[in-house]
Formats: sequence, structure tokens, C-alpha cells
Amino acid sequence: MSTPSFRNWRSVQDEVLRRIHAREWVPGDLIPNEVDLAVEFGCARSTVNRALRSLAESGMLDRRRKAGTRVAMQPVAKATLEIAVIRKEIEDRGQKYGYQLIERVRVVPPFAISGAMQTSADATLLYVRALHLADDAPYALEERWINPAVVQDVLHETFETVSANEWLLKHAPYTHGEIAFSAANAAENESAALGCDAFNALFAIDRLTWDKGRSVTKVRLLFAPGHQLRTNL
Amino acid sequence: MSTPSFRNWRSVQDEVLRRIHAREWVPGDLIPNEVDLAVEFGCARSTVNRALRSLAESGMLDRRRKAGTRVAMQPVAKATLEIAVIRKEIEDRGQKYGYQLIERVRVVPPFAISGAMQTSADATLLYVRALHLADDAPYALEERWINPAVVQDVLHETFETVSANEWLLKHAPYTHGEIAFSAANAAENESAALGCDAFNALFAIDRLTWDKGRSVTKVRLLFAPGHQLRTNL
DNA sequence: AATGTTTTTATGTACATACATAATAATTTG
DNA sequence: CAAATTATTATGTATGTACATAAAAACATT
Repeated sequence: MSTPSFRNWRSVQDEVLRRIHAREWVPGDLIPNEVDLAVEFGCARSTVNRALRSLAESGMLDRRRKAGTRVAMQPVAKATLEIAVIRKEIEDRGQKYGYQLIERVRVVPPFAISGAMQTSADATLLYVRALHLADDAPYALEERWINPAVVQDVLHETFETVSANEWLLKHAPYTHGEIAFSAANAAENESAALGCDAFNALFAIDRLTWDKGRSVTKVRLLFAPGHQLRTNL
Repeated sequence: MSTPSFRNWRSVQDEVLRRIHAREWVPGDLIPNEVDLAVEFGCARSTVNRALRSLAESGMLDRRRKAGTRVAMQPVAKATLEIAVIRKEIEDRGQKYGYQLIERVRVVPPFAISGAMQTSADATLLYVRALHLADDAPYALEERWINPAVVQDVLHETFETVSANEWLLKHAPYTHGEIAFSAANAAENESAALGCDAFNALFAIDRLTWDKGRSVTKVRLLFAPGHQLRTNL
């Protein structure tokens, strides 16, 4: 009976995963505590801790002090999506990136916007509408509201050559934000910009970012028909 | 000149984030190495390591051995979506969950399916079509292919009272998988099942899971109009 | 039995030390 | 000079120890 010795945290993690997949430990089961596992695996407790903590972060295990560690009942599939700059997204797939500014205006936004961004109802925001292209074909339509009270120097930027999507990353850090994915039928002006039929189903990403309590920007990205956002589990 | 001493990894992390937000360290900057930071913060290097590793995982920092740690050029927004069981998703928002099996049949799938699942072209798969309801209103349409060669006992399960979505989690673990989000216009039969107009834009999730090289199941979830998938950044 | 208090226990974290590893920088060699 | 070799260095990991903390379990009190 050789104990194959798991001396690094990845092999410990692999062994734990193996036992779960082999159904030696089934969802809901309480697994041995760190000390016991460390003895069994012939490694330090901190090594076991590292492995189990990592598995807990990925959603495979549920851990609670004193209560112990158990196999997650429903391995809540945690899909980590990487939302990159659109230019990079396009270039990474080997296509040529293009950019067109459609509109840039400073106006008092509709209530829906000032409400969501928690700006005063009469404050002016910067509205930018632009099109991102991949190999000269419309890729995504960007409709964005920017809070000039929070973003320094944004009023001096024309956004004629560099997109707000990209400029803001460098010039406007945020502390937190919300993101939502949905589907929407293309409105008239949207289908026109994206060069597709009206009512076509479009994939939409809505994002709202904050800098310590103050809204930075609110953006809606409408992607050309057929767009997919994909990742691994 | 008081050194405020950061004695736990979270406060170290907060201080690093503060410096990034305060633009003391701007995107692209190389930040001091772990040893120096540990001295400055008055803590152990492992504490600094824990803080920086965590920030690297969340995409704020880029780290490479010998090359050092730098502030991420484009803080690739990593949105971690939690894809839960649909029943739980509905119950968590305080609605009543309902389930209706529409069809359950064992057939040879179209090439598109056997191709994606890498099953032999003449192998039969189990096809299950069902509707999930929230407060008696259609919530999501599930169209699923299951590989009975991989999933033990699936042929004995009728899926009349428990959804495949839920049954598989308990009975068919997977090692990895792919997930894709997109938008689609509702087809005739889909709009009928979901009780909406044809051509309505629907949010779709396609998922394909594997157990060590063998496909387990391929599913397409079509959500009723207006559905959003949201998370924080 | 219901409530409040203490003990126990498994995870969570901090630290010092040591060595491993990857990748750059410096050096030697052809 | 270019290519191969070696040194250097910052991160990555493993370990033992110690203490912190949350939460369950046991116990005491009303």
C-alpha cells in the first residue's frame, strides 16, 4: 500500500478532483479536514489549504469554519468572462480593427440615464456614439454616457481616432461596476449603423462603472448579428 | 513619517488598489518587488505575495517571474458569472418554480450535434426538450442532447418531474466544458413554447460539457424575452 | 424547554525560512 | 558578431509554527 505522496498543491488539487469525479466523494459529502488530508497526502497543512481554497474559489467545494469542507451540492458553474477592449478582441482573432465616431455631444441625459448614474437631473453628460469594425464590417455599436465631473479632461478628447472604450481604460480607473448581458431586437437606427435588418436579434452588453460612489460611465454595446461571447468552464 | 503598517493581506491589497486608483502607479508601471513592499508595509513577503497574487487573479496586475509585477495595461474586466441550476435561479428571486417536459426521445442526432459532441454519426443520443417556468410564466426553454454512453442510468430517467438541468448535476460530473452566450431570433416553435412573438430577440446560453474526452451533454437554453444575465465587476 | 454561556474545532491567516523555477541579464565561447 | 552558457533575480511554492476567528456543540442557567 504505497501512499503516492502529493507534495505540491496542484497534485493535491488534482487528487481531490479525481475523488470527486470518481464519486468517492459525492456532492454534499463532508470531506476530511485539512490536518487529516495533510497526513494522508504526506504534505503540510498549508499545502492542503492552498489546494482546497483554490477549489472553493472555483466553486467545487463549500468551506466554512468549524463546519468543515464539503463537495458543492451544485457546482455553480463559474464562468469567468474576460471583457477586453474591443480593439484587442478583434485583433486577437486576426482581423483588422476599424473605428468610426458617429456622434459626440454634451447634453442633459434622459432620466433613465441620470437616474442609473445617480447624477443630478440637470447635469450635462458627454454622450458618445461610435462604431467598431472588424475587417471593415460593423462589429459593435457603442452608445456611451460619460460623467465629465468624474473623468478629468474628457471634454478635451474628441474621440475621433481613439474610442471611448479604449481611452477611458487608460484615463478613468474605476473601483467597481455592474455588467449585464442580454438580447435585444435591433431598433431602426441600430440596424442601420450595424448594417443588418431591423428586428434582428442583437447581443447586448450593458456596463456601468463607479469610482467610489460616483458614476464614471454607462455604456451599451450592441454587437452585430451572430456575435457570441464564449469561455470555458 | 509614520508607516501605517499593513499587517494582513487584505489591507495590503487595499493599499495597492488605492495607489492604482490614485494613479501613483499607472497602467504599465512596474511596481516594487515583494521583498521591498514587505519591508515598506512591515509584514512578511508571503503576505504581500498573497495580496498581489489575488490581484493578479482578478486581472488588475500582470506578474511574471523575474520580470516583476506591473499594473495591467488594460484591466481585462473579468466578470465571473455564476450559472446556477435554473430552479435555484428562480427560487432565489422569490418566484415559484415550475417545470414541464415537452419531449423525450432517443434518436440519432443531426450531424451538427454528433460532430460537436464527437460521437459516432450513427450513435443514438437522448434528446430532451423542456420548459422552465417562473410564477407559471415561461422562463426558459431547454433543448438538450445527452450521451447515454457516458451518463449512467440516464435512459431510466423519465425527466417528467425533475429537469435534466438538475438531474445531470447530481448524476453526471464533468471535467471541463465550454459555454457561449448569444442572441437569437425566436423560431416558430420556440416562440410558441415561450409564449412570445416569433422573431423576438432571445438570450441564449449554449453549453457543452465533457468528462475526460467524452462529451456528456450539449444544451441550449433560450430565455424568455427581457432576460438579463448580470454580475458585478 | 428556551435562553445564554463556554468550550471545542476546522478553517483562515501571519510569519520565517528554504528551495524551485522561469526569465532576463551577463558572460563566455565558437 | 552570433550562439551557447552561466549568473542573477523576482516570483512561486513548501514547511512548521503560532495565533485568530467563526460557528457548531456542549453545557449551564433561567
